Amino acid sequence: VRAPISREQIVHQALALLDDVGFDGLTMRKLGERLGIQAASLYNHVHDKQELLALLADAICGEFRVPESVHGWRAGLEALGWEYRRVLLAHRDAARVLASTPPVGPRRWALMEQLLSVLRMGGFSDVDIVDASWMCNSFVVGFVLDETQGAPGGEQDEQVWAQVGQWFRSLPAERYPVLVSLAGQMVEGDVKRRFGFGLRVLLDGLEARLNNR
Amino acid sequence: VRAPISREQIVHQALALLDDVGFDGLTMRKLGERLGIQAASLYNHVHDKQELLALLADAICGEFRVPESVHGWRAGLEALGWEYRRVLLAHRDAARVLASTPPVGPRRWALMEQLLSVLRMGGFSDVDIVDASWMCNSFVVGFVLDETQGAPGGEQDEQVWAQVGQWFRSLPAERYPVLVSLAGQMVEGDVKRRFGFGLRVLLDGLEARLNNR
DNA sequence: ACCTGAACACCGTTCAAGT
DNA sequence: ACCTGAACACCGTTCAAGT
Repeated sequence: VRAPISREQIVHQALALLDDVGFDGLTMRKLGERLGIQAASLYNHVHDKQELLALLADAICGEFRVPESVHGWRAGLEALGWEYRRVLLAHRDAARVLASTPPVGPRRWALMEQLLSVLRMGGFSDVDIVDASWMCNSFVVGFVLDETQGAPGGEQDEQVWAQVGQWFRSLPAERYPVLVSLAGQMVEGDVKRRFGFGLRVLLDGLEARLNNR
Repeated sequence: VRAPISREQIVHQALALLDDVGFDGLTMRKLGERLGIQAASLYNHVHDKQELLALLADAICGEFRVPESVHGWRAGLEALGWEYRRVLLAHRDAARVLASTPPVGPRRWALMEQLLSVLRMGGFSDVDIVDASWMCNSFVVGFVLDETQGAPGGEQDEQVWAQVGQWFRSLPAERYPVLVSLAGQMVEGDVKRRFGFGLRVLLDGLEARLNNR
């Protein structure tokens, strides 16, 4: 008779399993094995696989370290964006976990609170704060999702993207003139620069909104 | 001996099946049944489920109707953003299909070409065109993904989101002051306004980039 | 209260066999 | 060339039974 398993152990091992095998490999049966338990026993601690994923998402958000001593909303939001991305890259397929779960859990709420309070610091209206926070979230999660799924250097087989590059270059130039001419740039994979570009555009756009009121 | 099934029939029925049962319900076996065929027979026409999903993504992109007679890059990009969203909402879980497949297929390339050429019209540098197109894509797909997964009015059980709203309101105000104060706004679900907000911020940000060069 | 064993209703994919 | 039948190696989840 072993000591009963705790919820924290489950989440901890689930995170380790995620890092090992990725989102599609994360299985109740494998998780049970990892804990020295039958898969069925997991249902004594967790209602669903969905609930497990939500707990996982919360745990991932727990690694968020709030950047301190910020000067103004813009620097604060910028730091927050980079830190958000760092967290989503810290665990394999973390963006997929976040994207597939509703926003529940104390540590995830803390992240939302951070984002909302930085925006309030900027003096946005309540509606704008909500809309802007939604946009920031969609942008970061969506970007990292793309980055880790369908982009060069991502999880997808290196080969896959290499072939996409081949395709781009060999496409009929009369049908896809711009795409063909930019094929090289499209395939090149400096994701960090790309994220920086997007973040800057986002910040500039929010600033414009602030000035045009 | 029936007439052999064509690739187009497969994709067409797969799209219908997707609309009926959603991404998680889309199954090789159910698709076979729908075509009056064994699931195993599908592998005579398609290498993988992955390939099927890529074909599906291309078919979805085929419904994209290029907005014509645009005045300038800004109006063009705005129209394109709305049309992109319309296409992603036209079929159940379309955003998930796009997010889970690499960018292959003639109709999907045509969409990319559209986006790139509108940006070129604005006079952006080659690197900026690529970065901006990536951002636009991440934004629209990411937003619709959120919209259809974890947002009020989405696919997720109405109940789930209602409970999230309850949670937001009943959270300890000393730990999540801004979140609690904005709970009402967060739950309210005018996604169209939200998308419009994001699109405008995006456009303003790109315009700022154009002016600061 | 927590775990096991066994079962149910599914998956994607392969492969020999048919026509 | 295209389809079937049967199989393999998996899934999430339920439930009676044990302790």
